[in-house]
Amino acid sequence: MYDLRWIRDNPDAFDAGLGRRDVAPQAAAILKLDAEARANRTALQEAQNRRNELSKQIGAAKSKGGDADGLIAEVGELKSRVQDGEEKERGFTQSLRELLSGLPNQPEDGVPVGADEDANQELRQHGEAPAFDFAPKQHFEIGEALGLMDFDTAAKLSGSRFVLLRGELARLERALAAFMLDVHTGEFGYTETSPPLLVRAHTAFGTGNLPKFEEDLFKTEDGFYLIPTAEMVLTNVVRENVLAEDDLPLRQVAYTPCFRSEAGAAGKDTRGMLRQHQFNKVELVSITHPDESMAEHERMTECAEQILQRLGLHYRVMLLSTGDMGFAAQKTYDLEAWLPGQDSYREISSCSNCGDFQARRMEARYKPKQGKGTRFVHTLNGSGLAVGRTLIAVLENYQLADGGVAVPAVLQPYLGGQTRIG
RNA sequence: GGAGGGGUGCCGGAGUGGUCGAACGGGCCGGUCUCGAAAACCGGUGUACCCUUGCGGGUACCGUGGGUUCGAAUCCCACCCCCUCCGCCA
Repeated sequence: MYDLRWIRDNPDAFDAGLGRRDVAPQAAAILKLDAEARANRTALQEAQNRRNELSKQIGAAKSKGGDADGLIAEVGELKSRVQDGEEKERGFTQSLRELLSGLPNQPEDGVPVGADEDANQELRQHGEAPAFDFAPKQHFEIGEALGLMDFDTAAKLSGSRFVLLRGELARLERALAAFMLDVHTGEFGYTETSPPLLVRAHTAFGTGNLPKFEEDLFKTEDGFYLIPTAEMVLTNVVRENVLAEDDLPLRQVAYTPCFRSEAGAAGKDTRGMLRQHQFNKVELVSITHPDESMAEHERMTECAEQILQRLGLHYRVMLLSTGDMGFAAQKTYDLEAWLPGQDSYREISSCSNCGDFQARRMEARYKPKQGKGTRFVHTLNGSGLAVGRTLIAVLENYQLADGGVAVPAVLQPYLGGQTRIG
């Protein structure tokens, strides 16, 4: 959501930012509507002002037992003008809201311009791809051979794009989540949260998933949406709040299932558990002072990287191009883990700074210690990490020649000291 | 599912047709006092928008949207949400 006044003062910058995201210029249409709305508002307020004055006079005259018929007649004429102006005002407000709420956030300076992921920039790599003296398998080959990853049974229950994990793999997933939560809460200052997974429409609007991306969400018959990520709930925690400046930054982490309809993803990543309707994720969300969000973005990304590093996984950090960024983001880093079975890097975390974009939609503000009024907070979210995909990465990177899988050292305490699976 | 209660400012909570942007209390900010702090006391403390070069003026907002009225936090209608009790239930 945008600040109209900012668009008024910077129409060219506004359109240029949208242009970098391949959105047609909007400033002229918005400002035309805005000018009409303000003209109407001014006229309406004058009429209201006159009405209020006359009403006071009527009250005064009547309390003295005098005659107010003349005044009542005059105010009667104003009435239709006021009602007409109010109706137009509602129309303008709604039109502007619809127009503005459908536009993506402005990309930060330095974000590469491009149509899709091919324009993403690799910033750095960490670690090295493991060497194998055999042909590394893909995660589903490993899991199915162990009898611990069952797509057929999941399909019997729920159809395609679901998986059922058993035994040591189910436990490995739980171990990964517990490890991630322990690091983020114990070392990085995030507060563990166990949130609702079903939310109402206004919550989905706040993060920018509605109104434009409804088809990506699952919706219940009573009008609830299933969260596609804990970002949606953790961010909306501050919806319509006015926080004290000392409350910032507010750092939360949650381990939750995520539900995605994967509309439009037909034929993409159909094998294995890379792209599912339901997956588990540890999500980080920070609510910050506007001046701190860029530094927090680096910090959050580092927190996510720490998990990969301690798991001994090789990865690279990508700066997403304008065409690959989410609707609400102004800058996004993706962490891509190396998957030897796939012989490619795959996204395992995505860390975004949304600036005040979501805060405006949610009306989430803080009260500065100095000065008057309130300011919008900044919001950031990042996976720390996608647990299902981390499981994939562990399987493919730690696979053994005999079909088993070694357990990374940091996870062994979570598995009763076990050093291998299978 | 049945019955009832309620949504007011940063928070709690009054307010049933005009002088209510809204009592009172808490919090917060400033001051007095103090070596310093606490306590006490004094003062201050809404948001958004419009017009204006400025000084300043004005409008809206008491869950949301309509309506009645010269005038609505207050009356009417619809909707949303929350809570309590009973029932059901992990």
